[in-house]
Amino acid sequence: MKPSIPKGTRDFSPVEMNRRNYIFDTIKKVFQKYGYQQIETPSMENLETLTGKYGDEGDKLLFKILNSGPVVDQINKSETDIKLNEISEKGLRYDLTVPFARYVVMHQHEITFPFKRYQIQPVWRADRPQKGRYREFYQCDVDVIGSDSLLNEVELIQIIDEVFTRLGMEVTIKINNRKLLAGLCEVIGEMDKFTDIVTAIDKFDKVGSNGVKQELYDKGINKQSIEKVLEFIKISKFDIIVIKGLKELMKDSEIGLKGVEELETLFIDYLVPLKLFPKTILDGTLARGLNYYTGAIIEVKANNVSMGSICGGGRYDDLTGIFGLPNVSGVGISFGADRIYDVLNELGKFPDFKNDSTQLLFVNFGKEEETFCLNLVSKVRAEGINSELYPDHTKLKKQFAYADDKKIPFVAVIGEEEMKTNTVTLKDMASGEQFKNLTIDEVIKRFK
RNA sequence: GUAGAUGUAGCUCAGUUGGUUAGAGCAUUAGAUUGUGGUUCUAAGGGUCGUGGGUUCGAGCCCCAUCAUUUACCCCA
Repeated sequence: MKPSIPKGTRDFSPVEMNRRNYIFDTIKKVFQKYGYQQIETPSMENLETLTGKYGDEGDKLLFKILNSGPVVDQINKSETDIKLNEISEKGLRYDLTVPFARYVVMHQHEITFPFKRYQIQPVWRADRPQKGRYREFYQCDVDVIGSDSLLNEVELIQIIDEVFTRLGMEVTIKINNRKLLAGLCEVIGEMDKFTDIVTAIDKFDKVGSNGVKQELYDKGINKQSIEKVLEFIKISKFDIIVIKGLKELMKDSEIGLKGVEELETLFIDYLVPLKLFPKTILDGTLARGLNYYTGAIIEVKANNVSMGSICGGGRYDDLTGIFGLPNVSGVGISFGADRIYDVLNELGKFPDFKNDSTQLLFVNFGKEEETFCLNLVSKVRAEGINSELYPDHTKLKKQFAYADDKKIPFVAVIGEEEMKTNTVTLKDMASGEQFKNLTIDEVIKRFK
């Protein structure tokens, strides 16, 4: 048979793993610097934990896991209606936030709040793969749960800024607030069409104001309301001075005013003094699909590349409430490691990784030399030098080619002559230089 | 779920209005060099042209179906 892997999944070869680890390590270091602690949760969750948290589209994209047992065995023969929960009661996690909320509720008695955690694990979505979209991909989540303070939002933005600075990427950070969007819907008296309106507004960057107009019209929004929505879009993009205008627009909506107030505090009190303002912009058209966001929403896009968002998140006031722990607010963001990889790759921004695998290869001449070398390899390894002995006694040409291919910088040649004198001939692969009559200790010294 | 594009060697791709035995580069293996890689030279292996059907004297090329991959929409990291 021809081997293959499922659609939207990938193998990662050594070169790719070097690069991926560079991204993970960078992100991890920053997370730890701000005091976040790592957790992991299982790949699969109970289906009831996952369903209903991501909107209708999200539910469709859940990977479900078939039960094992007699019911499933019978499916082939049976023609009766089978209920989903009889054949599947587990699913692969769709993101890391919902499992985290579940974790917090289950472990509430051992957690000290506010709890700052990070989590780097794969998630799965039964989506159609395309550019920057995979069915299995890694998210790097940081969340603070159990604190309402806007300082948490600020900290997340600082983390975003630091991560992408370290990775050498130019990005645009956009902020909005769900309360503002809720306020808008309240003001125009279309609260029940919240999702429709918000998804229409979200498309502004793509389709422009005429496109938004059309979509709102198609959804049955009246003309007057549409004008108000467009006015909102106009004043809520790009500039901080519009706060006044937003207040005026939201004056009849308590939740809307709360949203404006939060954004005002965030920008005026924190982001501007921290010089994070022009980097971070207010964008009233930012919506984000996930259902559970209630306050700030954040999205990061890479500049100069066509790629969806590479980082996103927001505040969720009642995600733990679903699992029985109300009144615990959390805020968090998620870095999309695979998309960051694609962007860095496209821009050629990966640094050269110096080879930290094998430093020294012992050539294998034959039975006697093998045994002789085995001791030397152990000795070298005991000194913390990564080294290996070529496993077969093939032609030297092949062994040197192996070293070359694997970018091993030094080769130790120990044949009859060297065994007699108990010395090593060391070849520097980069220069081609050879050093004869070295003792093994002298060889070790060269690596220190 | 909707729409388009593409399937030829391990990889990237040529292949003329349909015409004999389907090519190149890279990669692989072997040799030039029996204790020496990266450069160079020589040679070799590797293909039911995605699959099935049709048109034709003749199909990698045209038609239909099907599968796979991929891009866009929707939604998202």
